[in-house]
Amino acid sequence: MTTIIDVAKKAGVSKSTVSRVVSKNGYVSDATRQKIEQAMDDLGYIPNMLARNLQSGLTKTIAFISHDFNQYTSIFLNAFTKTALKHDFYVNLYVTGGDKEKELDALNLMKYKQVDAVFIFTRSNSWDDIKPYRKYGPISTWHRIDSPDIYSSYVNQYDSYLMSLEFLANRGYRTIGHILGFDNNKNTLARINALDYFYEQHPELEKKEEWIFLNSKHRQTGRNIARKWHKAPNKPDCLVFYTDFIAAECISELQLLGYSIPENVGIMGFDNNAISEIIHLTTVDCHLETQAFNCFNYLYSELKKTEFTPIEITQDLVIRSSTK
Amino acid sequence: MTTIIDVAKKAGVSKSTVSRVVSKNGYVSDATRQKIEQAMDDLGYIPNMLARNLQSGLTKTIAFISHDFNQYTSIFLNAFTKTALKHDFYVNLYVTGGDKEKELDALNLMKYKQVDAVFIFTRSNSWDDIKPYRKYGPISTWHRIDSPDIYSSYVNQYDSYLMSLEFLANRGYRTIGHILGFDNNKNTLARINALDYFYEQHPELEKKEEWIFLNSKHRQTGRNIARKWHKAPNKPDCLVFYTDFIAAECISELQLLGYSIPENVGIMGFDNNAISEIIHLTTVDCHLETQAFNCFNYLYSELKKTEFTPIEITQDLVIRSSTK
DNA sequence: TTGTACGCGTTATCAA
DNA sequence: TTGATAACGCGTACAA
Repeated sequence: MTTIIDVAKKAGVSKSTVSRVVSKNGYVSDATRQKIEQAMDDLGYIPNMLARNLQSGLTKTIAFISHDFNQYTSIFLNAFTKTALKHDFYVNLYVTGGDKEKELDALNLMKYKQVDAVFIFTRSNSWDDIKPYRKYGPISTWHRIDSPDIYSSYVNQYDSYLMSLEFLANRGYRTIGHILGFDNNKNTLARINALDYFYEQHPELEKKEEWIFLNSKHRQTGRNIARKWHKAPNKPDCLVFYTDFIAAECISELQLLGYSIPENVGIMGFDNNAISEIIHLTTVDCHLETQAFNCFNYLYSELKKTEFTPIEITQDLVIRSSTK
Repeated sequence: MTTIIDVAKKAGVSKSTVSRVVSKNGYVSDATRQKIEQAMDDLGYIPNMLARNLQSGLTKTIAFISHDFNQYTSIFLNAFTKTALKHDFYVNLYVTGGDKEKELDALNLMKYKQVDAVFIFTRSNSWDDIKPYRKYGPISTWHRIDSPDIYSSYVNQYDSYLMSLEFLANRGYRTIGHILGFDNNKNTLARINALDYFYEQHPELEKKEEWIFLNSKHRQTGRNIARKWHKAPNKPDCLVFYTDFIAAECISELQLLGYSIPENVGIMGFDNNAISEIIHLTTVDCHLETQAFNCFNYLYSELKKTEFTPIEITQDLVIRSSTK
């Protein structure tokens, strides 16, 4: 490996002069610059990032923490990495598999100077356990959390859920099944509030407690709901899911059971994932790309000490043929 | 930031002794070890990875290069990151957007000592342009390439394509449309050979040149094929795609046009992606997880100078309801 | 405009 | 078993 010193010797100058050329800092006369560039070419010199990082204490790398990296993660990940690339930042992946310890290890990487900042896609630890890591570097997430320590690009799911339910009521659906996420999650709580308000406003609609599902996991939930619906004597005429992937699973299973969508039951999702267009799913587009953009830019502005103004996120109904 | 020197002072020893404790190299008496561990705890000492990396010249990081990170990438990425985690390696993402320069930049990271090895998911440069980078570190890919410089976990698509076509012929399909990938790709060439052989063996089946599509891009191709099929006077009774996502798009568009699968046309894919089960797609499972496993383990064994024995990859027909 | 000297935090070598 | 000292490769005051 050729170092800055080799170049210096070859060009007959000191290594600091070479450093100035390489890092484009400080003054170097054209003549010596020429000599040095020549020497660098001759020797095939490549600056060593490791040494640079040690010197600067920075890595230009951001950790992306997630339970895993499936098709559900990919929209967000894709937008995040593209934004990072524009700013010359690297993205490092940390799979936790839902393990609390692994998640903290990843957070610790900021202390270890392995990364400059952290984005949290999915978490296992409580926000209170995560917050203290703010002192080692900025943290952002797309989950809903109100804290000065952690930036959140959340969308108001109270509004969007109410919008979804009003839409379904308008379309003539009378009994709605609700598949909700984890109740340690502010988004879920917002949805529950929206749901309560909705039924207050619509006394003509029946609120069936047995068709309100909390804490739904990702895998297989959709298929389970479908089978439950299949067997139920009193079936709701519509099912609303908190995320498109579960809705997709449910539709898939319903089709296997011989049902048609929306003839037999209406299905509505939330996210507008890549899969949603394929399966004609009515959903709400919450602009994950923009959220990812905001999440990266917050981290970037914190690191660069610049002003951060997020792009406002709208929520748009995407009407397809999974609802009548 | 507390350094090894702070710990040394606090514990009243030299920094080399502390280093021995931290790195678990060399002998330290129990008494002093106790003192040092106490001091580390008191000060909340965290070793600095950057300094370690500089010293060792290694980063324990592998670059994952891809045009982008969509749902199509995610199966592979997920398996790759999980395998890496097991070996305590980090995965760094490099989006190229199909840009040749950006791709070479990413390859260059090995020179810069930013990463130890590289995995190529999608590429823009020719293999001949990529090979020279081998001298900076090991390279692997899942694409088909026969070279001592680059490890490839490819599956033999000649075999799997022939298997698919025989299956379709057995099911009674008479005219088959073929949607193939790029012809700068050995997989595609293998498929073309399989296709030729297949029609030689089945003179009773008509080979329609106008229903053989080469160089099909990812986005929108499936929908275009569907519309072409819709308008065509003589429609093939079956369409075979080189990847599930395009098949999924095609099914989606056919449904919008009012057709049913497999009543109006049979559809067959390749990959067995996450989406495939959802849409009941008959396909070939080429075990991407195992391929990712092999690709990582090759890189790992090259870095560690250990023996590498890949897990053999089988190709299994997954029969669902998109074919009769 | 250039060179000297030191610091970044760690590990490795050698002597004690 | 421990400590002093020299690497690792680069950046940067400060002086010249």
